[in-house]
Amino acid sequence: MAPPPTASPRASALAADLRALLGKLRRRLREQGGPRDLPPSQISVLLRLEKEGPATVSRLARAEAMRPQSMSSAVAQLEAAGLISGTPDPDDRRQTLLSPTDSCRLWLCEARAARQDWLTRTIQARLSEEEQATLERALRLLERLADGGS
Amino acid sequence: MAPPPTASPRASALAADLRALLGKLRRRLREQGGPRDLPPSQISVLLRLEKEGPATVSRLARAEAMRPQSMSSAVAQLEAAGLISGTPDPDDRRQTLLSPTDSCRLWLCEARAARQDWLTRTIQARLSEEEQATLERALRLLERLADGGS
DNA sequence: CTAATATCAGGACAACTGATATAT
DNA sequence: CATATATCAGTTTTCCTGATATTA
Repeated sequence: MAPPPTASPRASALAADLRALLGKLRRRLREQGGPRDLPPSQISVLLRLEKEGPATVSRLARAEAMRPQSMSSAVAQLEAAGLISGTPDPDDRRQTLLSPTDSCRLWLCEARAARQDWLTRTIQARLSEEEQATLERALRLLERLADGGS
Repeated sequence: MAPPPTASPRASALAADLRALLGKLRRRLREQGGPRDLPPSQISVLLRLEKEGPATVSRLARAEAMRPQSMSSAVAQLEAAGLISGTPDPDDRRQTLLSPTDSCRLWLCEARAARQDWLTRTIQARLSEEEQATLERALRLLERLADGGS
């Protein structure tokens, strides 16, 4: 074990700040989202499907570190909204492969063009190029914590 | 206005990653917390009171970007657990000043000594000194987004 | 009278646990 | 039979809105 036996003050402070930030950012995202917007969890699903291609409910749940039951309801709502569609996997009939519909691609395109996304808009408006690079590096680190942090 | 008229792909990507990360980290924090642990929001309150001294419910709510009603219930639970105590402000009898109790300081001390805090432990174990510095810079940036991002 | 503080009551949402049907 | 996928049902947690009492 390389790390020192006592908790470093810096790690404690970072953890505390990160904890507070998590709540704050989440609340901002909710309050900024207009009535026509989708909840963050559903937006995540759409972006993932667009980026990584078709996937099953279980696969999506694992990727987001969430129970399949929870993901299932998010998926059901997206399906009801006509943004994704599922086709049975011919090789394994337990599974249903989910893909974004044309309507979904249009929705994403419009959202980006109109810069409806508060978070995107704010990052662009309030962070310099260099600061955005710092944020990008930090996100990689945080993903490492969230993914592998057993 | 300096920013370009079209949304930069980088800002979009950052926003998407950050969104996904937010959910993942939050779920990790909850699942890693043992049954005897406090919910993240309540830990935030304790750490803030310890760091910044006594405060009122309204002040705490503003600091965490949360409604006073919501903060009130978190505070009530902490008070019931004997971790904080409130004394009426003699100058303004609408207000109740909240302070951490001895029991709270002991609890925090024990939690740190035992490194019970998953987040602190993981940051320390999986990020180098340099990476922690990067994270620290990024947290300042994110706070700017969450606080002023009207 | 207006503004700020605190609290009570009820509701919405996301994620959880447990149980079940189906397919491998 | 054991495992994996998906879903149904009920519960918990967290935060919200609206209304109210009190004090400045």
